[in-house]
Amino acid sequence: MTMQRDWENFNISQFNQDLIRWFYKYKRDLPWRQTKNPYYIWVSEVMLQQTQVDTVIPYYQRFITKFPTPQDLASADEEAVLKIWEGLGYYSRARNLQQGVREVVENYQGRVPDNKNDILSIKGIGPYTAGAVLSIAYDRPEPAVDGNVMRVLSRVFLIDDDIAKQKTRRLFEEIIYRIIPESDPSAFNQGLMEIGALICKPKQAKCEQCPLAAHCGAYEEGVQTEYPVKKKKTPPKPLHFAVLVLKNQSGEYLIRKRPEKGLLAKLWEFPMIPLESPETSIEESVRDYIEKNYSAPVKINDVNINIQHTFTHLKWHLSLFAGSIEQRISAEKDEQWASLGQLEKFPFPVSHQKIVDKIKQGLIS
DNA sequence: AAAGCGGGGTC
DNA sequence: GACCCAGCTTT
Repeated sequence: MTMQRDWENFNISQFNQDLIRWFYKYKRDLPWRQTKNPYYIWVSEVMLQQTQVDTVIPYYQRFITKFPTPQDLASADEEAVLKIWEGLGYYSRARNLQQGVREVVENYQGRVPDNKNDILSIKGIGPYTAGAVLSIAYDRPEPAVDGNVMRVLSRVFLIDDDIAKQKTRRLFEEIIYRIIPESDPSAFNQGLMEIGALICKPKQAKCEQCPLAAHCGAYEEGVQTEYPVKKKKTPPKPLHFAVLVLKNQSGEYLIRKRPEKGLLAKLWEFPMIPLESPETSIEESVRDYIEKNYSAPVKINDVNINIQHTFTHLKWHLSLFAGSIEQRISAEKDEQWASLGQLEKFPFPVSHQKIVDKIKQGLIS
């Protein structure tokens, strides 16, 4: 079943007043709340996808300082954009944001569209981000349904559909279209999200402080902890690699650029050698790999450093090997020799940033 | 409709 | 550990 409440005993105008007054009284002072510039709102919303506010703040500041206008971002090198994004995760967001901004510069004279059709057609802008930009930057009464909003409204309306499904997001959008006020849709949407972040939390909802308690079906029945309903995800699949920290006689390290699609696309890494399983002879695999790829004498030693890194769907187990090469072999395409100082110019995923740190600490070689 | 896609915070 | 986070794109 979907909604277990009817509209007859739901007071829309009172709900909106309670929500919006609370928002103006208790909202956090966040950098992207000091502007209505649609481009800045857009940047902040993309960074905030699946990412918490405190994590985003310094990235946002650096980003708009480096790319203050859509034109600045459109004309930037992709690698410079990825470097700013380094460590934030979901790197396709950065590549799609730049592509989207290029569309805006090309097709809309650098002005972010203020209508749903056009803005939804832009790369990287989906239903949530479209609604957020339209409501916050342009005061349009459009829903912006994120995880916070689904949690809050699933409790208010006792909705037990699986929020992991696309269809459920559309159900919440339908509800919001019936409630959202013409007068201040920005405060309405942000208020729902702010309550989700500060009050209506996943584990410990602070219902006694909630301005919506008087409107909330879950609070009335004391079943807050049972909402929202969400299907469990499958655990991450383990993958094992040997990682080669290969240094030449000039003291440079071999790094390579990852493929342009898939996991950590276009980021840089130390060469990774896939292992069939943790039981396979790692040293042998490393030797085979080096013989095949470098055709030059290489000394290898196991430095007994292991790094684990968990993604949403994968768990990497990395075993580090240090190598020194007698003569300078030429770097292949998408490979590069870089000194320790130069490594800082390249965007690395966090798992390989950890390796750079180990090198700096003198723990490898 | 389901899977792929990061990294960090919280309990 | 498990769960969550101002989700979107691809398959």
